[in-house]
Amino acid sequence: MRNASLHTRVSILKVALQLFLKKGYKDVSYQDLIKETGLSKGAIYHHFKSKEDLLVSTFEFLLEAANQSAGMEPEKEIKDIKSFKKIFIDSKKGQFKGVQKLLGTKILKFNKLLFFLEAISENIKLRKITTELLKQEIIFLEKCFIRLKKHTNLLKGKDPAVLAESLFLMLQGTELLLFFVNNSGQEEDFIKMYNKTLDEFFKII
Amino acid sequence: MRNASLHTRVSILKVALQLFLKKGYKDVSYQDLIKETGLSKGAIYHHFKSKEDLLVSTFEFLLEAANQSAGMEPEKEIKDIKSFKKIFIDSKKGQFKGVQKLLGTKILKFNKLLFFLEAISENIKLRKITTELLKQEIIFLEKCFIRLKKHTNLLKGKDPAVLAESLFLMLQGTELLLFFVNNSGQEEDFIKMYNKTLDEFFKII
Amino acid sequence: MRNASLHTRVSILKVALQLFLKKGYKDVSYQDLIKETGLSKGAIYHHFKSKEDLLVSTFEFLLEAANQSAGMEPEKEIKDIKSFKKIFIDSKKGQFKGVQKLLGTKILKFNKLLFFLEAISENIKLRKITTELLKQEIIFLEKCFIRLKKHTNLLKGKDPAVLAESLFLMLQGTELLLFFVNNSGQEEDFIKMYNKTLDEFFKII
Amino acid sequence: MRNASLHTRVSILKVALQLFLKKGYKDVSYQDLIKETGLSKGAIYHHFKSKEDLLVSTFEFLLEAANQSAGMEPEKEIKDIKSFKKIFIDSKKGQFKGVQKLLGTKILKFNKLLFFLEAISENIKLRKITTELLKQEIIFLEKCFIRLKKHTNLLKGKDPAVLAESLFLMLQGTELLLFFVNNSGQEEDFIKMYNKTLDEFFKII
DNA sequence: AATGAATGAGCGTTCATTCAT
DNA sequence: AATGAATGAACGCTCATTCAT
Repeated sequence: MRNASLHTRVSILKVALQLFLKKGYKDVSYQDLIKETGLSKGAIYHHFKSKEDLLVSTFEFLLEAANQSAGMEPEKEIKDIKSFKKIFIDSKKGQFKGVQKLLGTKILKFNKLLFFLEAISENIKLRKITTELLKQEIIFLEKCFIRLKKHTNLLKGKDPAVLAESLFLMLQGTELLLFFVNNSGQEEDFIKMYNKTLDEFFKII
Repeated sequence: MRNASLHTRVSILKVALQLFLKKGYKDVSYQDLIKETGLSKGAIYHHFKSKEDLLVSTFEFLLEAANQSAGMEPEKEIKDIKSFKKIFIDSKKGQFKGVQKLLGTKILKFNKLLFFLEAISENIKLRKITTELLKQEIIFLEKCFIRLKKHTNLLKGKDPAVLAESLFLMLQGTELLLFFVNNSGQEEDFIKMYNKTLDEFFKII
Repeated sequence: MRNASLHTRVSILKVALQLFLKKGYKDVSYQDLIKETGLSKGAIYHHFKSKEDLLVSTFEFLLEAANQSAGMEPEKEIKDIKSFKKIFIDSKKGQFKGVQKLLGTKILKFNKLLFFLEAISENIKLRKITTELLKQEIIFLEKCFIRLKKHTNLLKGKDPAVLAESLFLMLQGTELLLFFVNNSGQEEDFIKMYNKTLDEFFKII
Repeated sequence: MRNASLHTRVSILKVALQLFLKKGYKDVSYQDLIKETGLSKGAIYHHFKSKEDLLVSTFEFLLEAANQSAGMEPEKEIKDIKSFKKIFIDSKKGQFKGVQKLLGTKILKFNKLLFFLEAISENIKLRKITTELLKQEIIFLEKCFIRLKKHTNLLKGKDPAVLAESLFLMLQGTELLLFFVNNSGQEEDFIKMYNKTLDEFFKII
């Protein structure tokens, strides 16, 4: 039956995503996948012709959830820094929630996100998608700055595009440190760090 | 002979550093080490009691080269942004040169630096060292900003500590993107990106 | 097919039993198992998750054959020493035959039985089973003495339990010497020694 | 210097004996020997040309201590079972003390005595010595029985040689069970078991 | 007499993948 | 659609031994 097959496929994807984010692509074995899915090796190979195929599919599956907000317009007007922060944090929370929803009740840590990304970075197709996504994030930030600029002269003489890229880089740096220095994969830690970074950003500009 | 032993040890460390940076810790096997060193498995184990021990030693070996500038004062006065940039880029170039010197003639790519770091992040001792090093980098930047502030009113009303941390985060983000998006490990690419990031930073503040 | 799988499993067990008895657990390598079974390393690991698991399974497999007589009653009346000896030797022969049957055509030596036992002695579960088995052997002997006592006044005033334990110890000592002094693993040598020990036992009581 | 060399040799032998008895020959590595002796690999190879050579030498070294009582006459008259037991237990204690003295202050467990013996059993020379030693033990027991027979009619009609061999076998069996079932290597446990076995023996004859 | 550098075979185990059913 | 038996290469690591010093 079509539905049964799809259901199996999705359940494999959920488990794979869960595991890739927790342990990193390389450290997830078919043994792990079998244990978590309750399926057989053959069943997984039936749905995904290799581990790499599973990776690609999992990534695309992840994007379905996290991505939706990426191309979006900031929903509301941005009158001041406070609302700027709120918009940004909410969009991030939305991404987290999207992924959590995708995975159902399973609690998710993002400990090894980078090592999920590492695997991605060696796959041309996935790299292009990722690059595009990052650009979308910058564009989103740029739009936010454009809106903010209308209501404040804080940003006077500053290029929203440059502001956006700078903030984006700071946020990337923040995430990197969170992984390597704090070794955390908790959503709340991410949010806290985003807040701190935004505060610093608005202090220096 | 003592010297011969040390020589072997160092040659293993050089090869290990080279390989860890190129392929990442996990993906370097003893097979690789044997091929590159020309030594036997037993010989490597004679010098380093485990792969983890080799990692720690390699990291410490790397620090001997890259680190020296870390605790340093910026050497000259910093009168303007141009000299700020020069000081920073020179310090980075110095770090690169230190590592290249350490490795002798071997060409070095930093393709998998992050996955060297990943292994590091799972070793408490190494994480502490790394964290300390990153702090030193921020302090170095802060000192630069303090000096720059004396000669320009560009930074008026801005906290050098916050400026330092913000720039640091941007630089980290830059490096992250370089690895994942550009997939580059070339020194020249790093320098180019550092320059670009510094330019953007001074545009927005 | 289920049967094929079971067949493979059993053929591994037979080879393992053969090798453990011949060389001792520690000295049997996967190399040996591969050579004798004609299977791949992976196949063996597919059926037994570790060498220790293989040991435990092999032991249980051995018991299926050798054990059956252990809990048994002596079948016939024991009127005199001659029939006592016959009963005992027959039960021992039965154990040997059981194992030989289990292993099919393969010739079996028990050269390193003790070093099979050694491995067993370090596994709590197996030790408990072994201890229980040894108790059963003593109980079997005790029952024989009780029957014998009815027909002869040779044992007058002697506790069948103590007689049983004493004979049991002598037989254990006999086996030990057979292994270490004679270095034999032949069934016929065992039988010969059992006979001799029984003779001596009935001389001294 | 002669003495210094001998001293080193003996200190290696002590450590080797200690380790062989504790872990069994096969499980003692040069790494262990180096750690315990504080000497280098080369030094040990200088004194003993192989691990087998070390085994042989260690065995001979052991005999110097434990053996002395072996060929001896029972010192006193044996008037009754009580004095028989005392003579035997004392001779065993003497053997233990001899070994303990040999090893100096080091506490000694005999956990793997059998696996020391196993290694021995594969060496023809050592097997001959061991066989001879065991015979000596039987002869010692026989002498004891001969003396006892003079003072009691308990043994009337019984051959001291057969009595000796039977008791010897029971004692061997006792030791075997101590190792495999009780997994003990404590002197006190040996003594306790010897006592129990002797009691049983005199009950049945 | 003693050091420790180096060898290379071997160990138990895990891995992604294939395939007959 | 799904199972799990089987493969064989690779993994990190330990071993007894040799040898130049």
